[in-house]
Amino acid sequence: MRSQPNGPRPTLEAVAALAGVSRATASRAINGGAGVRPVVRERVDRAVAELGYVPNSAARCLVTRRTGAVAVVIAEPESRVFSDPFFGRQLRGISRALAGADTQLLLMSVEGPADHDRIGRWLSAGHVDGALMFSLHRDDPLPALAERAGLPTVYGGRPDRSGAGRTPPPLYVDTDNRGGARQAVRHLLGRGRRRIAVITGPLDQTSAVDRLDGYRDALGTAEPDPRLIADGGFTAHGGERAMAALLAAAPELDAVFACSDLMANGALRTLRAHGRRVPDDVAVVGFDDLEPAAWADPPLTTVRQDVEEMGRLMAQLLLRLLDREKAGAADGPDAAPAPIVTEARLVVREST
Amino acid sequence: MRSQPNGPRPTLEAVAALAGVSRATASRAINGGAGVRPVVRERVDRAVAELGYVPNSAARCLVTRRTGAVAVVIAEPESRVFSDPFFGRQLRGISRALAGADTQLLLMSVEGPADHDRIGRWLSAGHVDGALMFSLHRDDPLPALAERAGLPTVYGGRPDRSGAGRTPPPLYVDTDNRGGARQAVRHLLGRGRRRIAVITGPLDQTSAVDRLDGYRDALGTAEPDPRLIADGGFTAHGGERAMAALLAAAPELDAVFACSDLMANGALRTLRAHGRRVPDDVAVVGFDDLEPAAWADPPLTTVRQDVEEMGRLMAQLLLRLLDREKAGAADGPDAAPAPIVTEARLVVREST
DNA sequence: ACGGCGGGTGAGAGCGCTCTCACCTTCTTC
DNA sequence: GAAGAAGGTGAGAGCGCTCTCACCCGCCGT
Repeated sequence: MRSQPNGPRPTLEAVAALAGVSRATASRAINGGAGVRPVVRERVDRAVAELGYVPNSAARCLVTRRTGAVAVVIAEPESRVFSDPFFGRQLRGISRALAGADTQLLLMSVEGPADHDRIGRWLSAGHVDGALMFSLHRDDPLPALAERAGLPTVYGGRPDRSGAGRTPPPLYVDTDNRGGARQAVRHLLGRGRRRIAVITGPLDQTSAVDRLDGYRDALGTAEPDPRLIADGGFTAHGGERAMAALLAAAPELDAVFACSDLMANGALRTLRAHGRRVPDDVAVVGFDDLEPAAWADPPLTTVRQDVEEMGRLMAQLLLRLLDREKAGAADGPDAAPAPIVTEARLVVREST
Repeated sequence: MRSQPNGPRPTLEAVAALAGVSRATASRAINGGAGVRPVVRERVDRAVAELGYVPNSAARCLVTRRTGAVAVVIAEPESRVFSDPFFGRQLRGISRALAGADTQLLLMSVEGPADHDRIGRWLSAGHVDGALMFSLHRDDPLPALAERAGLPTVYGGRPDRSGAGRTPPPLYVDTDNRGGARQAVRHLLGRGRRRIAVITGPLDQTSAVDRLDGYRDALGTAEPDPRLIADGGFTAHGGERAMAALLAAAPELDAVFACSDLMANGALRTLRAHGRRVPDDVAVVGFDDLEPAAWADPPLTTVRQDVEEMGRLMAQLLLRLLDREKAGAADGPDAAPAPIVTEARLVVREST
């Protein structure tokens, strides 16, 4: 590859000239090479290597109507997203899957209502072929927006009101939150605990609701003692405060299921401050199994979800969606992508 | 804004027609509107709103030679990047600054040597206007690559061999690692500690070397007792192991300066396992002041760097670089951007 | 031997935009 | 009042690519 320190980058024209073919043929050779004689193809390949040619994506995109890029949209009011290793992990899975498909990853965070308009316009502007969106709250306008823009979208975490009459049911990747929560609470019951409290996430997110439902399932009652339920907002400080509230309302509790590791850490802290020993006096279970769990004191029993894999699956799902679209959508519903729910598995450590 | 469910998006042509002007004028009005009569500009604006027009970035980029996007390249072998909140924070700062300048953020991770070629080609292909790169190791090929491609680049953390004959000295944003480390160790000395160990990061990164230098500064000796120095690789497990090694080599130590909070957490764990009380027997200081520090037990005295701000500064620096480039580079060195070193400040908590 | 067929190839249009340049106002100036 | 300046506007080229279509060639069938 001849390096071009500062001269203009070679164009298809140059490649074609060097290979002694027309632009059209060079283009064909470069894009898969169907309908080009092997000899010619070879000649073009050599010219490409010789010149260090890289197609101009803008020009290509202009005519093909595909950008080869997808947006990862994160709703940022919850600053949780950036400080939580959760998102980083998922991003890595996504990044890997996309890199494998030669698709670019555009990261955009929505900071507040003001941004919605900007992002909305931007998403419908055809700057990306599709979008990946995360753990939205119930009233988040993003899904409606993506739908209106006709933008293929995959959600991380089941969006609210899924299937509520929306023409194409939303595609998502989620953990079996309810099942995981059930495992956690059953484990606590199995350890002989009888007064099991729960620290929930914000209940306008499906994951939080599902985990609470799992708690109810395991307890076998639709209406558990309300004194045993507190909202921790999925943050460490929230967990700390929620634990304090629980201790005040139900001092006799002997176990806590915190719906995230971060909240479990907060709870641990409060328990320590109140002189309760873990797990002797109070057993604690978390959810997620990210770094905070392993590094907690004592190490946290928790429900593991394979976050990186979920990211990978999200990207894959979107990629499949895009492929289908390209190949003429409705060639039978045989390969129609469906939401994916991954398994959640209890990991027992020393906090129970 | 008239919504266009599925029809083709309106083009500049359509806007011009509706406003009763030529494409050229419409374009001018949209891009700042210099040299367009207010009346006309207004009319164009209305047409834009009416049609819900959004410029086609591919077309624009094709002619302007600017993509309005910058790449954030992260070298991934160190999986630390994605699990460490550090990076997430920095990314948020970057993301904010870029959004403010209507610049897109392309995230790409380099997973291994195999990717170098791909990324290299890609970066020189003009898909982005500039790049942001992170905490590279000494032998990382990325900087050379960016330089060869003539790609404006800002580094997070001072790159190695900075200023070693490279024509344009590399631009970077870094914390005052050495000064921060100095503060940390002096604080330990001030607390009466005399056998102060250090757990370093990988010494092929400038940040790790600088922090070790700060340790030496504070101790006032260029050759501290080698038994008090161990490499923790900037990971929690590394910190755990390094602490064990230090305890074995110098059981009489009474303080540890861990060059990152994550490593400090690991060290805390080992100390606890060995029955050493913190801070009574051994005082511990970390570096970074991210979540792991505040949530450690006991909460960690540490050196704070404003990571989000650093991200913001990186983006700003790059943006300025790009502006200068656009405006014809050499209009005097007055405004030539220079590397930025941000302050590091000791935060005292309960581990010392 | 001639029409037809089909795979390989080239000419050229056009994707949506910006930018140059020429033109056409409307003021200014002596 | 004529010449020039200054600012607003439109026509049209062209950014680098893909894709349609017509063409050319060598092969078959009759």
